[in-house]
Amino acid sequence: MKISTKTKYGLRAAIYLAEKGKEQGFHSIKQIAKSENISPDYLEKIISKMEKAGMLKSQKGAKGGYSLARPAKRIKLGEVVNALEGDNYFVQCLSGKGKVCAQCKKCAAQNFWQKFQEKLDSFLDSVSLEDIIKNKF
Amino acid sequence: MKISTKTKYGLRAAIYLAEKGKEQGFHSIKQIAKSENISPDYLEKIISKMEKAGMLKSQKGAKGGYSLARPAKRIKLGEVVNALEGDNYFVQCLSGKGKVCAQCKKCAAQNFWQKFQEKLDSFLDSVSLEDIIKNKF
DNA sequence: ATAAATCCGACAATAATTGTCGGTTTTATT
DNA sequence: AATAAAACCGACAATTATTGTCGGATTTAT
Repeated sequence: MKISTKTKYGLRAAIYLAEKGKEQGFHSIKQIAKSENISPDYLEKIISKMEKAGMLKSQKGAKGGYSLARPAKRIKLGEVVNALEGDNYFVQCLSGKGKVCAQCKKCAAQNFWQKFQEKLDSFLDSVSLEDIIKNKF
Repeated sequence: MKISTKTKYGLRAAIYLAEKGKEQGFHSIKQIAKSENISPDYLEKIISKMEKAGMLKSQKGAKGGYSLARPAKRIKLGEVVNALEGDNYFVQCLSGKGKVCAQCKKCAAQNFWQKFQEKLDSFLDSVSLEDIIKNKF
């Protein structure tokens, strides 16, 4: 139960883009990776996921790169985490994809983990990228 | 960022013991493992951790086993999770043991992850084993 | 004495994460 | 038109963490 480095990297990249926000234009993987001291090849995969999830937009070719798809205020942390950790990232037993635990019916724990997940989600959805770069949340 | 099966197993074992609470006496790994359909050898390691953390007590020898060290009402979920996932399980960058990220000083994300951790902790500490078996929390 | 249990550490198997690489496509610039 | 810089993509390798197994030592009720 840890924050994966993937998610940490992803958030740092998003913060980078949010901070550069005013300077219109795109920022390349290379730039971000250098600034954040992350392997460019790995970062590319991470950023690609975020782009597919719709929170970043990209520009191919020379002078291309990435930028936020929306103002930082309208990108919630929940979106970042969901994009990188996957939906229902926490309570696997509930996700349709995984195997449902054989004990599920009589599992008193299940209800609890679900509530736990809801708490997390509601917190993550209450914080925006803007909140983070302005350090108020 | 998942609940490890270790923690799930640990919670289920704790719930088992909480439910058996009235029937005084000790419950063996074998019993718990069979009831919860967990490998006894693995469960032993998990339960041993919880015992060392002080939430379970043990009785060696024949007719021995484990029981809650306190009434279920006074065992909070935070205790279970901390015992099994380790302190500061979530925000690694803060734990003294791990390597501190080279970017830590200028890392706007850090403050956020810390707040996140605090949210989790306060929720986990607000729920007791009793709440869980009575399904009210 | 015996059997049932905790206790303990080493190790093996598996799975997940993290990271690398080579190539393809797109596009601004020269 | 050529070039260089960048996103895009999938396969794979390396590393780490989790999960699970085992054999023995110790304790204790019967």
